[in-house]
Amino acid sequence: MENSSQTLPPSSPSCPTTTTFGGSLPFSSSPQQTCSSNRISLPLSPISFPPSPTSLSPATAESIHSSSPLSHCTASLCLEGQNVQCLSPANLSDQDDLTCLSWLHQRGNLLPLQPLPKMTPLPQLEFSTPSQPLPPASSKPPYSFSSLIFMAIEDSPDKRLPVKDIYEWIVNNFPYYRTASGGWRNSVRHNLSLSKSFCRIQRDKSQSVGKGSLWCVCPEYRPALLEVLRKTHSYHSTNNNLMNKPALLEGADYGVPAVCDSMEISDLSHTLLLSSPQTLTTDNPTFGENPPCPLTPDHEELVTMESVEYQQEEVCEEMEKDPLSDSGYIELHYYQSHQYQYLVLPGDTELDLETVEILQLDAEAQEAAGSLLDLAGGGY
DNA sequence: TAACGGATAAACATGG
DNA sequence: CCCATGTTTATCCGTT
Repeated sequence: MENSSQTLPPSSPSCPTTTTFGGSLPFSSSPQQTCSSNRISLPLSPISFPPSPTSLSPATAESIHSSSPLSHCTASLCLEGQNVQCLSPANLSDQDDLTCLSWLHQRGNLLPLQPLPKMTPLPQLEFSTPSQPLPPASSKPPYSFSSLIFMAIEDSPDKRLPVKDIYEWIVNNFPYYRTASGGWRNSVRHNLSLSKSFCRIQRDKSQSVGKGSLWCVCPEYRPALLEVLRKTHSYHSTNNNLMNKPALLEGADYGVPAVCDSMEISDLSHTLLLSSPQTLTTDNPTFGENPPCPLTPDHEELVTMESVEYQQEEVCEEMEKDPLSDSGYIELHYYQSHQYQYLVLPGDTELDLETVEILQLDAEAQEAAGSLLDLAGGGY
């Protein structure tokens, strides 16, 4: 991301704008982020890192700083290391089963909008009555197997699925595969094994039901997967006019899963997709042979906007400018430098941070998080 | 034309 | 032994 070069680790003199307020200021009382324009008001979702509910008490919020003109609104969120032990892999306890984004759902009720029952057909089916026959499954979906797997995993409450459930998700959402020969399953397994985007997790033996491991999306590759998915969806939405017309209603040969519609910014759900740094460490015992992806210094995360007030035309304008803006995500860059953790909003994010509120940074924030699917619903 | 990515097929190993 | 799962290799095809 080009923004990476704009947001250097603030420990260095190159980040002179970072201001530390000391240890007494919780995010709930954080100062308003002010920029020079009112394009978009963005109350950020409460941000917290997993895993321990106590790991990020209000005392963990140490400093917030933001500054920049409109086109360079940059907010740095600095967490003093001594209060964010959870961010240190060394402090992980065995019970902190942090794998990818699963922590988002560990506290329950993390799907504030309309959590979908597991393996429920995607919301696209909302447009068809139960009596309607499924569309002909003659055409192959435009999505690669990696995208299909990605969508399946993202659609799961725990952001992890056994391969069997991945099969099931694909079959449920893409009728083509109901009648396709079994070779595609081989392809799914092949992709899981070969792609670096997916991590295999050993099942919890105590509650192991079924064979095999669980698969999750490697957080480091999530942006790329999202981008591929977005491009594919965008391309076919444009060409097939699927953006405004549900595939099933149009009799399309393949459905567009709700996950794809999470690419739409028009849905303003409460979703927080900050993966935890410790899930990226090799210390995590829950990973199997496939080690988790290493945490890069400028590890990119995606955070959706919550309760964004906007004008529609402005959103459309932004969609053209930022490939990910229409995904409903704000790109964050994660830094760890010395005793601080930094989350940096991209400099070119056209967000007016005037009314941004960084809310209390504790475990309750996780309740504001949801799955990608929660973003669906406004896309059609 | 070569390089690349993705899809497909197949062989093989492992474990329930 | 059967089957599901996981890994690896090879090949083909379309795109760039």
